Amino acid sequence: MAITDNLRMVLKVCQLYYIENLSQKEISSQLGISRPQISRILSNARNNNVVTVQINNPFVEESKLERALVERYRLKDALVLDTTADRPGHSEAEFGKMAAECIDAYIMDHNRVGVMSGQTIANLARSVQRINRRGLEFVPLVGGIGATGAGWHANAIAQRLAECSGGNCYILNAPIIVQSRQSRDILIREPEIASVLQKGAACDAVIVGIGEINEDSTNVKAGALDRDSVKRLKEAGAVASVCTTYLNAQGKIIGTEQDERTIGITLEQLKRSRTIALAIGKSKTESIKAALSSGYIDVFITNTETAREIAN
Amino acid sequence: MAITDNLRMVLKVCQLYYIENLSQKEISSQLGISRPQISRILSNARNNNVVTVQINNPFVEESKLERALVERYRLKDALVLDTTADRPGHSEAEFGKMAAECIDAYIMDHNRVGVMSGQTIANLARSVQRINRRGLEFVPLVGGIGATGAGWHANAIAQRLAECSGGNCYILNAPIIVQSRQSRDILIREPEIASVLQKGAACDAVIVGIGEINEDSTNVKAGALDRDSVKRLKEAGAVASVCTTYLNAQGKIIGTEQDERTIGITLEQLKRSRTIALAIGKSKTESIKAALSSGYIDVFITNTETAREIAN
DNA sequence: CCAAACAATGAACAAATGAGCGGAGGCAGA
DNA sequence: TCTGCCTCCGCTCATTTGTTCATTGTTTGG
Repeated sequence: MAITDNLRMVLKVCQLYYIENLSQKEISSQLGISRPQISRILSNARNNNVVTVQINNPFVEESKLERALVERYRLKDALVLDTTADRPGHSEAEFGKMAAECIDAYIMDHNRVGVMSGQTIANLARSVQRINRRGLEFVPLVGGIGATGAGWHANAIAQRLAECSGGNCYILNAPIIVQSRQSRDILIREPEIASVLQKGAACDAVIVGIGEINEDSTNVKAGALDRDSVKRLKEAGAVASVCTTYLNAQGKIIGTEQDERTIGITLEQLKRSRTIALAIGKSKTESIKAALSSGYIDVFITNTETAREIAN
Repeated sequence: MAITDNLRMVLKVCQLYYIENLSQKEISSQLGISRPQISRILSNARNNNVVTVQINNPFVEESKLERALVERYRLKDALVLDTTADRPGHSEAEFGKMAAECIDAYIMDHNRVGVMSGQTIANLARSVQRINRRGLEFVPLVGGIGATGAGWHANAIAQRLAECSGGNCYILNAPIIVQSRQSRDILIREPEIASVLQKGAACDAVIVGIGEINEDSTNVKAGALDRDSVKRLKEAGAVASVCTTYLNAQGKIIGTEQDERTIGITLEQLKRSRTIALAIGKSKTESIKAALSSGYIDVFITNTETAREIAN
């Protein structure tokens, strides 16, 4: 019988190591067992669950959901926030607030960060107090949507975030969709626009929302998308939009007629960047599933309610 | 606020480190935090009891008693065996058996091991199957006691242990107590005796019992000590004997008239050796307390019952 | 009874971890 | 607004820990 299996000895070593915080060398000389043996004993103890590490986690459910999401959709990381606890009904605002407090964990110093437009991200931007990173550079990934909705324009978000981090930002002076391919081609050759688009395609991290394809969606309400277009997209199988790209239920990219009239970064262009997506809402369930399945999302931030819907 | 204090982050790092067994480097690159920060986060988590290590210990009581004994009597180590579980009533034999299985944990390869006589140690020796150490050398620490009691003579024990370990042993061909100082002086000059005594005084480890000073003790029964001597020892305040030395209730060594007629190693001579004492029994409670208080005992092996008596 | 496979162990090495140092910002008070 | 202090972070080095390999002992099958 190897010494490694002597339970009394194993327990004694564990006690000394984990509770009394002696080093393996100290235990070794105290008990007169060679140092590698101590290492083996401890290793065995862990494997046989003689010692178990308990993580005192007040966010049990969130953590479970996060793990489930990472597993299910092969994400790099997920963050699930409990928005129901404090104020039921205000989940969008609350989510923005909580996300704002966590977002800097996903951004490094001197990163170039692309930002998408959208209410979810605007909520975040609105609540951000301070981003503890240096030398950040924010780049809008798409042009403006219609004449209204300025509050959730990518430019505005980039500006706000730059302000809160002490970094700087770029402005994309262009609409997201124009009338013709020709218009787009002209615009994207404008140096001022081209340079921003180029930077947008070369970000370290990007923050995007996930859009639903629905007559009631904010895109439609803001006039960026008309009901006919929605109908056509639906017929083509689109269930989600990320940046300027539409996805079907399997998460595959769907080419559309609009693509040629769109000014902004495509999902495929985000491959090199750490793509952080935020989305909540029961109506977005299918859209989120599709977007996460696409493989383009690295980090997904949502709330418990939504996470429960999509985790299974 | 330092990242180190962001609970969500701390929890995520703990999860990855302790549960999913990623290295700090891996976590660092996955979460985009520098490696030393991960180290700090984990360190904080331990300090703040965000993670706790649980030792799944089926010997809860024994371990507690061991710690209590080590603490109370400043021992290097203690081993408490539960002899009551299997066969009530046979605790001496059972204790010998269990101690026999553990004794090699306290002996190193190539050690010279001194052994005392006594029933407790003889019980151990009787039950030993195999000592997994190489190159051991056993030395009896005292001479023989009377003409009977050969079974628990130190020589016999040394022989038995040598046999079970594949090592060798010495024999001390002398009685433990002789009639006069002159006899002793002659005997201990005998080269054959002197050399063994010399080896006994230079052991790596010694295994000793703890004797009680009592008319009913085995020493008296065996005729090694007459009732008058016991009476005189008691009057002198002796409550325990270890090797050839008597101790008072405070654990202080008491010089006696017998000392000059005794052939064997004294307690003081054991200072350089790792002294392992074994003792059980309600009648020995006070003797054990005194012996442990003496400061000469490094490791004490006993049973739960006795440990409970002396731990407080 | 011997040989060969197997198991256990310690030495040496490689990887992982923790600690101290110095620089870069942020904040408070002048 | 400026200055000085103070905190936080990454770099580097020392320590600790895990692993591989060779040696030794042990057991099983011929």
